[in-house]
Amino acid sequence: MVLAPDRKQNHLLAAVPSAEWKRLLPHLEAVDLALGQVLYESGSTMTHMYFPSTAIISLLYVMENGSSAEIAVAGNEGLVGVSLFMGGESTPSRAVVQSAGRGFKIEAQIMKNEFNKAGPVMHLLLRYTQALITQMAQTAVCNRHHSLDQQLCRWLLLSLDRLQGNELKMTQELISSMLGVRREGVTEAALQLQAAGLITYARGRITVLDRPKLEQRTCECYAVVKKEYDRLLPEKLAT
Amino acid sequence: MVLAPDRKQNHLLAAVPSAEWKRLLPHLEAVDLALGQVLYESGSTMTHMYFPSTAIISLLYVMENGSSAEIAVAGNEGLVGVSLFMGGESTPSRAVVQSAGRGFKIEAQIMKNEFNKAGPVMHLLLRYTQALITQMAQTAVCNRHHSLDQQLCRWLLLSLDRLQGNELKMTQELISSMLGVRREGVTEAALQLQAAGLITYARGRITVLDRPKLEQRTCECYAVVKKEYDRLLPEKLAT
DNA sequence: ATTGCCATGTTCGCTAGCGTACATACAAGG
DNA sequence: CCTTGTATGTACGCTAGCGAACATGGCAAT
Repeated sequence: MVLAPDRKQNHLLAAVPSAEWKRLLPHLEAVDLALGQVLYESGSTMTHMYFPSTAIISLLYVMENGSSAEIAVAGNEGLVGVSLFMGGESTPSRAVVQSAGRGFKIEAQIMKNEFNKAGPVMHLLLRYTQALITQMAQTAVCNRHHSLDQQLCRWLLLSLDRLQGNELKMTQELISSMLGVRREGVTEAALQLQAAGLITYARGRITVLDRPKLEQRTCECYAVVKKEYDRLLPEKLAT
Repeated sequence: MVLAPDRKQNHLLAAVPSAEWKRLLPHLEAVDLALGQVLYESGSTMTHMYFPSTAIISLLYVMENGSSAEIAVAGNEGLVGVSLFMGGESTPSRAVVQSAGRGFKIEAQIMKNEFNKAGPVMHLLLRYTQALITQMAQTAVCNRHHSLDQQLCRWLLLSLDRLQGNELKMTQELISSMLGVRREGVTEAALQLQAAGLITYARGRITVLDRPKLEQRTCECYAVVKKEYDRLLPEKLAT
């Protein structure tokens, strides 16, 4: 039923002032994003930028030997394709749909033109990029110092923040490839969380029962990143 | 003897076109950067940007419990203070001088003004920022998957790339806090490298004897980042 | 109802790196 | 020359997470 994209579904689009919005609107296209769909392959030239609404996109680095690690995540608070306006056109990482849903897509050149006007859209995108940088930096720290258990909590929270409701469709196998750990490790950690009553799950359907305890159990990394997103992209932008 | 800063010492400054350079030059100040000096504290507002020439700066995240991890490194190929023009003014990480030397400093507002002209300087800085993003992303991957041994090689190479000569002044203690590992772990790894004839060292003075073998021994992360820096900031910029 | 697949659970031996404690040894200054 | 601090080496038990192999059990298609 939504013919014109409802930009309220993506915080960045929602924050674009109306003059700029008028320019962009005709070029935005609502798209379905299927689980596992690859938006960009490592090193390939990007033709579009994506603004997820209900979908979640994972930025992954896939190693030569096939194992992988998640670098960062983008959902309705952000976008995929930062390197377009940063000037590189590509990155060594891959963008994969981690949670199916919808989003908006726009041609690269259109956004680049808008960006190069050096107006509010540029500043908005740059602030988002800084938030993304913080997320990546904290991922590095977390990978270095924190336990699988804590990282799983963090990961669940990151996903939860980008979804409506408290349920995620996500197999442990998938989670393990995002975290860059063994599937068995995720099983063990998930069992503990379930035993502690924080989550319950079955066959690719995880329900979070006690979010506060999840936040308590994760490492500081989650809060650091959250705080930085809130600071750089305050809600009032969305008014 | 250098009264006017010799900008050739920093690749980014060297790549600034002459019109813009004329505007910046009067505001650049050559400074000594002492080992351990903190250029920014986590969360503090940045008043200056730094362009290292012979110094190397480490971007560190220090955790609540005091342990730390290096997020990225900047030397004569880059700058410190990206968040200034990204719009955030601060970051949750700390910038510390990892290798003493010299560099240039400039007032934040001057660079912001230049950046906001949306000319060549802006594009240059953004391309550098993308390279930095790649470095951070790869640090996350490396922390996840690679051995201390490989990471030490990578770290040595990163430092070597930013120095003249093949000697680094750097204690194992310091390296361990950068890598976010135990000092003893670094000792063990360094012993192996020495036994293999790749390096030799004594009391804070490490000499690299066989760089090619170091590159061979490290993980793919080093090459990925190097390639991306070369792609985004080609030498011809410096002409 | 049967079959087969796929998500999850379980086990076992193994290794890297940790935390702790202590030993050596070089270098600079009295 | 001797002391003291700092850099490096060594040792030991411990734990998290790995790799591999296999067990269980629900769901779906026929």
